[in-house]
Formats: sequence, structure tokens, C-alpha cells
Amino acid sequence: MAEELQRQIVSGELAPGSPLPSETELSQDFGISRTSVRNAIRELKERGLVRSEQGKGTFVRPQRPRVRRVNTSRYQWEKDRVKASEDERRSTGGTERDTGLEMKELRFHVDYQTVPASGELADALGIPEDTPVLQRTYQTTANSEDAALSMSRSYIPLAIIEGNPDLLDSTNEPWPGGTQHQLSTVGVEIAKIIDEVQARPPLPDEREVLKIDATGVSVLALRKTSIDTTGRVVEVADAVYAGDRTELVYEIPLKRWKRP
Amino acid sequence: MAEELQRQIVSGELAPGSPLPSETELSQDFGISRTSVRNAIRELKERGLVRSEQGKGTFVRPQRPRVRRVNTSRYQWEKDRVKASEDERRSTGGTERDTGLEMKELRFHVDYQTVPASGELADALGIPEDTPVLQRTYQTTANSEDAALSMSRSYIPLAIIEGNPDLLDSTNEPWPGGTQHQLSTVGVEIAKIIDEVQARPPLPDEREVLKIDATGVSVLALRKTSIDTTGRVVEVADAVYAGDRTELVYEIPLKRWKRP
DNA sequence: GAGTGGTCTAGACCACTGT
DNA sequence: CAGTGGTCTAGACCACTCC
Repeated sequence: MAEELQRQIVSGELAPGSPLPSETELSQDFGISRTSVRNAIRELKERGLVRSEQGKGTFVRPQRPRVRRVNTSRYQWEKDRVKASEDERRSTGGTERDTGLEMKELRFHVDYQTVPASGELADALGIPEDTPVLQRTYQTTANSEDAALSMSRSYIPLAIIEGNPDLLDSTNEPWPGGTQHQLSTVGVEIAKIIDEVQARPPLPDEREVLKIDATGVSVLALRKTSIDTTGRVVEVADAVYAGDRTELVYEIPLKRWKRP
Repeated sequence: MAEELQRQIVSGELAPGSPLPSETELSQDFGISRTSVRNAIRELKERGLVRSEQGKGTFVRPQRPRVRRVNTSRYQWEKDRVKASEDERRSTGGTERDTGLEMKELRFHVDYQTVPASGELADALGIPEDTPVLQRTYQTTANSEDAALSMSRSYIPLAIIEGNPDLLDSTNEPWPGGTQHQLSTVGVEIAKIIDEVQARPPLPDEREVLKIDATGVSVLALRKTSIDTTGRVVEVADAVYAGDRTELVYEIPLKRWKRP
């Protein structure tokens, strides 16, 4: 039954967004038990083809287009923007650049906390365990959708930024110019960023915030490590994106061969 | 029941690799039906915690360490190697570099075919639809494991490489020095590589080859587009990695600010 | 209240594994 | 052969949605 329904979905016989027949109907049509119908539907969910809502029905999942995040040029763009005027910086942020949405169409949720660095994090930041770090938690949501575009958590050793109290105040968010500008106010210039990309099943809270309703859909987990011009790690950020709505892009220029 | 077993697994009470009690035992111990036991076990599979084998039992999944693929330096390394001696090129390949395994510990499976470019592929290559392209399918497997490390398919317009008949002969694989060296024999120098990374549920054949036994585990799908010094797309390659055993890494250097 | 999907039980047979 | 997980049936009750 899963095969047959999959055929109808990919061929377009069952349009995106349209409901499947109810489970009792399907069990009669195909002459199988409801348990088997549910197993088949579960397979379709795992393949990301359908979505069920209790009390309403099961629907063909419309494929939302993937947001392309071209991180190579994005990071350089963020750096270049540090030197722009405040007006210019205030007018647009990184997410708008990726999604093509305007700033007023986006909602941000921010939370600042000072916490001691756990072992793994301390390792990544190259600092002793339990050193205080500023932990900033972000959620970005498009007003037109109820699903968050991303969840991320950034960690910066407190020692690096305590010179500027504005950086410890979450009411200054969204900060015009982003993290690279924030760090520039305490004299930090980022020289290199390392992205580590993993795919894994979502945690329960990630599933909820990113509205990942289909089992089988993973998240893209990105750890971004920012290194300044002295080789010191100044920020570690963990971001999570819905795997079915995100594409990460990296452009890698190669050194030219010497001409003969 | 899923919660209780998860607790035992993460706490280490149930050691990695050890078997769970059988489904009938569990249903008696917890006083629930076997169907419910199976539902709970399915949840654990989705979270990647256990693996079932028919006729044998259900086991706590040992977490295999992730292979780090640092693509930024990998691509440059491959390019530099083109200029190395054949002996040197013959001695080691890219996969060995990533995994730390030696060449004799790896098995390759290669298949060459000439096919007309489909619409999407023709777009990506910037050529008219149905232009003939060389399609090369690779599977790399470590001898010590039965799961393939990666599956990939590379497409090169035939017109670019037909000048060197050796490039059309799959018995020359594994080619010492890899694709960048192959292309160099027909005068092509790669100037830029674009990686596009997605996470998605595995297709049935990918699930089998990569031995992705846990539902809920996605694959990392990488499209690599190679562009030569004239701005022409010379190769498009689609690679698929097991999401739970792979980490993709990109190092992005940023341009320095001008000194005052 | 009628209809939906979510959860559950009790029991059957099959395919596969090991001894 | 006994024991395992994989598949299946038939039926029950619950939580939720919508009219």
C-alpha cells in the first residue's frame, strides 16, 4: 500500500496538501487491517511524503523550498559589513540575505545567560573548564510560517567581551551588524571560521521549534568556530536547521598553478 | 518503556553491543503487549540507539566515530597532488587521507557508463539536454566493515575528456591522483569547487549499501560542482554519506581588514 | 456527535538465526 | 529445533477537530 500511495504522490495524482483517505477507508479499499494501514503510513512519513494531524487527517506534505545558506560568502559579507555605517548595518541582517525576506517579516527570540563552560565546550573554546562564558540563544522565525528557520546557541568567553557592557545586554538585539560587529567593538577581528556539519535525528525540543513533523527528517547541525587574527577561538556557535528545508553551500577557491 | 530503556542505554547499564531482552520477555516484564513493545523499540531505532537483526535479537548500537571530511583542504590537497610524481600519487588517495586507513584496507567498486544528460543534470553542467556524459559510480568500503563509507556518482561531459581514451576505461581505476589529475591530462585546471550539502532520508539502495539500519538516520547528500579556470563546469558529482558516521568540515578564511 | 488519527491488547503465522 | 524479530489481523478505547 505504501508503494501504491507513493506512486500516486510522486505522480501528482494526490496533490500536495490534499488529504489521504482516512485509515478506515484505506483498510477497506486495500482489504488490509488498520494496523497495516498505519504501518504503511508510517513508512510514508519516514520518507517525508505525508504528515498526520490528530483529529484532522493525513495530508500530502507540500515540499517547502530549501533555504540556501552560502556560508562562505555569508561570513565574508558579515565581516565586510562591520565597516559599513550604522544605518546600513541596521537595515538588514544575515537571515534576510539568505531567505530574501525583509527584516519586519522575521521574528527573533533571544536569551542571554552567563554560564560556566562545560568540558566539551571549554575544549572547543580552548579555555579551562568552568570559565564563565556568555551563552546566547537565538530563534529566528518567519512571520508567514509558524516553524522556526533555525535555532542556535552561541558561546563567547566573558573575558573577551566584558570590556563593552552593551554586549551583555540582550535588549540590544538584534544587534546591527551581527556578532562580527559586536566583537569588533572590543577589538576582535575574525580571521577564519570553521564549519563542522553533521546530520542527526532532532532532539524533542528541536523537533517542536523547527516543526519537524515527519519522522525520518533529520536536522543539519552546524558548529561554527570563529578564530581571530591571533589564532584564538573567540566564539563557538551551534546552529540547528530543519534538514528538509535547508541547504548549506560552500564555495572553495583553489590556488592557481604556476604558469610555466 | 522506551524512556526506561533509553535511560539504561545512556547510563551505560546496557552496554554498547549488548542485546536487549527479547520482545516477549519485555512484554512480560513491563506488562504490556508485544505490539507496544515493538512500538517502543521502533522509537529507540529512530533515535539511533538500537539495531534489530531478524532471528538474532535487538542490540544497543555502538556509536561508530564520525569520519571528518575536511573538504576545503581536501580539494586543495587533491589539486596539489596533480603535480606530484606518479609514485607518490599511486601511494595514497583521498579516502585514506580522511579515514586514516591504508589503501589496501579499502575496496573500491567502480562502474563507467556513457549516458545522455537528463534535464536537471544538463542544467548543472551548463550543457544542452541529452548531451552525452561519462557517468562514473563509485563505492568505497573499508575491508574491516561491511558498510560502505560513501556512494558517489560523477558526471563529466564526454566532449571534455574524449581526447584521452584512458579516461573512458574503468579498469584504470583507482586512478592515481584522482579526478583532478584525470582532468589535467586533457588540459583542465580546476579553479573553484562548490559544495552543496543537504540532509535527507536515505533511498532504499542507499540504506542498503551504507548499511543504515536505524530508521531516523539521514544521509548527508553532497553535490560537488567543479569549475575550471575558464568558468566552465567540468564535473558534477553527487556523493552520499551515512549521516551518523560522517562530519563535513569547511575552513573559511576571511580577508583581513586594511591596516590603518 | 461524528469522524479523525494515536494508543493499546491478544493472538496468529512467517522468515531468519543459531545449535 | 527452539528462539528471535517481521508481518499481519480484529477489535477496543482515547484525544482531538470540526460542525
